[in-house]
Amino acid sequence: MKIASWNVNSVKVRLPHLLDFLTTAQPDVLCLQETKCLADDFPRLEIASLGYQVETLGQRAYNGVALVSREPARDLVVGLPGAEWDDQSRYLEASFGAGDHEVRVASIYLPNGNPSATDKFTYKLAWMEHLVAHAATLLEREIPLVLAGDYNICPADEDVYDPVAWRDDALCRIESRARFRALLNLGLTDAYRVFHRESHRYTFWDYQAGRWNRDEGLRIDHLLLSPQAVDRVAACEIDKTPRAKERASDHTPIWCELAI
DNA sequence: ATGACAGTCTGCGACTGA
Repeated sequence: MKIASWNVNSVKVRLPHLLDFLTTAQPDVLCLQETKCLADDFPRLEIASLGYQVETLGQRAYNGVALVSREPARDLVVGLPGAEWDDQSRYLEASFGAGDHEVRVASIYLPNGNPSATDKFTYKLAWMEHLVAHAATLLEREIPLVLAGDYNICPADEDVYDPVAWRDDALCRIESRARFRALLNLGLTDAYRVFHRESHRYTFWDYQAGRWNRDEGLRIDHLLLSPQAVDRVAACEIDKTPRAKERASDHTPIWCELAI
C-alpha cells in the first residue's frame, strides 16, 4: 500500500498537477493539505474519473485537509480529537483496508506558528500537545498507522538550507522541535530517515528568491509510522517532479510503500 | 534596486503562508 502526502496550496489551482500525480505515482491513499476550499467546492468529479474518492474537511480560503483514496475511507475522524476549540480545518483521519490489511491514516496540517513572539506560536504548541496526546491513544491500537502531513517543523538543522538564519523561526525553534521529538518518543518513526541519512533533502522551497533553483528548502512534510507500520515499510521517497512544474505548489509530495 | 512569490476574497489592496 502506497501512502503519500502533499501540501497542494489550493486544490483548485493545483488540480492538473494533482491528477498528474495520481496517474503517475498511483498512491493508494493521498493526504492533502492546504486545499483552501469548502467541501462542496472540492473537484471530486475529476478525481473520481481516475478511480479515487475524496473525504475532506475544508473551509473558505485557508487551511483544509483531504484524504484521496482508491478504497473508501472508514471510521472517519474529523478534526483533531481533544482540540474541539480549533475552528481551523487541519486534521482528518480514517482507516483503509480491512483485517490484516488495515492501515490508519491521518492528514495533518500543523499550524505554522509564525511570528514566534505571538499567540500564533502558542497556538502551534498547544495544537502539537493535543496531537501528541491523540497519537499516544492511536498507538495503543498496535496497528499500522501513518501520521502524514505538513508538520511545519524542521526536525534538525540538517533539514534546513540555512539553519542559522532560521534558528528563531517557528519551524525551527527548540520548543517546536521538542514537541516533534515527543511524537517520536511515543514510538513513532520518521519514515524518510529509515531510508535516507543525507542532509539537505527538502519537501518545501519558498516561491521567493529563487529558492527552488538554488535547492534552498526545508524538510517539513513528514510521514510518522507506528512500530507496526515500520515493520512493513519498504520505501520512502520525496518526489520532486511536481515542484519543478509551471505554477507548482511550494511543497512537493512525500510517499512511503507499506508491504500490506 | 523604487525589485525579485502565490493564493484567497474582505477583491484591485490586505491578509496569510513558510
